[in-house]
Amino acid sequence: MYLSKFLMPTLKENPAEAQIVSHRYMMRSGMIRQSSAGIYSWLPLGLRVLKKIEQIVREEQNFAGCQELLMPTIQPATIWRESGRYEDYGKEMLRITDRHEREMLYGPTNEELITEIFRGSVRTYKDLPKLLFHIQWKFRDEVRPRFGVMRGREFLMKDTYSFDLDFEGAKRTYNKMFVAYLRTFARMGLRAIPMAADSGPIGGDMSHEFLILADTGESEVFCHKDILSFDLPKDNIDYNEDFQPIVDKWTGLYAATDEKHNLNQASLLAEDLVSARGIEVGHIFYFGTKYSKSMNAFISSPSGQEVPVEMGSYGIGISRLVAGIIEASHDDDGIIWPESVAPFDIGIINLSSGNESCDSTCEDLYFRLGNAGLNVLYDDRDERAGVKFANMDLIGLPWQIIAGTRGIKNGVIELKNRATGEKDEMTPNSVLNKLARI
RNA sequence: CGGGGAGUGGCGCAGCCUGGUAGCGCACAUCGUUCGGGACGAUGGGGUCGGAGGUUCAAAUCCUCUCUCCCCGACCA
Repeated sequence: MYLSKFLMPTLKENPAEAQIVSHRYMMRSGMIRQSSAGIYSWLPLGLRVLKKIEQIVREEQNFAGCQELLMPTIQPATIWRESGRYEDYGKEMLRITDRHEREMLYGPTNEELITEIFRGSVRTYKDLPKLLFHIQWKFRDEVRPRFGVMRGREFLMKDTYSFDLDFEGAKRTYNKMFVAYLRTFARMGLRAIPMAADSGPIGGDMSHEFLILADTGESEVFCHKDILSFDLPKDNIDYNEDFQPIVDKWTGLYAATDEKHNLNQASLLAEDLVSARGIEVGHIFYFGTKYSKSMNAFISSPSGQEVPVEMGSYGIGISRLVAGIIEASHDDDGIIWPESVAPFDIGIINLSSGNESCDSTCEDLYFRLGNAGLNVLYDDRDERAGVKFANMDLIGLPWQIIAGTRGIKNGVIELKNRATGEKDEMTPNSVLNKLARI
């Protein structure tokens, strides 16, 4: 992409309303534009990141054996009346009426809809377990939206729903998702820490929030310092394995958000206790037969009995992750994207647009890197060097190629690593070789 | 939902108290000089001051109503 043709309206000054660093940088780099309170448009640069994150989440869900489907944003009130949540949900739910005066709503979550789909299509335990997910926009009419897309009213979420015959099966599924989540966040360069969460009326320990640590996090968190250096389950995962040992390891040490924080338990950790702030990026939840009972989702068990199916739900806030990653990875000059989610892999800065040898060197690299399968943003604008450097640092692409007449006359260009700031002078060919390998 | 604040060119803001018909910086356009870390000069375009009503010879400025947005708190992927 030629930057001269790309819609990327960067701002030199901080918008007054942006209070936290991710919101400021997302506005300043032209990733998003606010439409109304808690509702945003995603401009080309922001959408690229959103799609990258979405794709990582999708791949990891598929890998874990989940099947993707797509449910609508607008749902009928009837199924919410069945579960009893139509009244319970309160003002957070955006309620609308269609032309026939039918009561509808913009979905804040999808337990009802997925249960309706399940009960109409699955009748026997032989079809279980089933893991179904979708990635869809949700709307929750938050009392006070804030912090940009971190707490928007409209947000993109991946939600998975599981169906099992019995508790043992549901627990296996829960563990599977637990591990899938660790892997998913790790792929984005994040260490998300599972913390015990409120499990509601069901009780037990089958609800965990996944939080990434960041100074600007909304909740206060406490955990054992060793959790911060646990190995992440990365390669060679076999989803047929029993993951109980991994789950036990991660849940064995103290980790809690302020709501679940237990002073007595925590004080036992003494100097091993880490107190920090965190951003919730995922939540997994076992809720048993809550919806299957109220909505009549029964299956035949091996004994021929009709039993309510055991369910769980598993969410990841995809749009929130965009902001979360920035909170976890930035410096005073701007964003530092992990390679896996960067909007482009490489930025080329042509310091002397209009200079023939500079232009041809950059053009040549642009096409050859593109042919090597890399996404390149080429700053071909007629701007001063300082503007180009500042913009490129702001948008945080992992690699910058800097080409100016000074180096070109000696046959070299610079390769800069955004994260470390390291710059190397190399020939265009060696830059190409190095980057083609990432 | 309780408490506070703000709406003035695309962005950031001043003007409002003490009414007299809108200004600054950035951005934008043209020209010139510059050109490896957000240049300089000149010229120029763009707003009727969130909306409605009122007071007045005259309202961005005073009064009333209303809409929107932001911040703190309680709630939440």
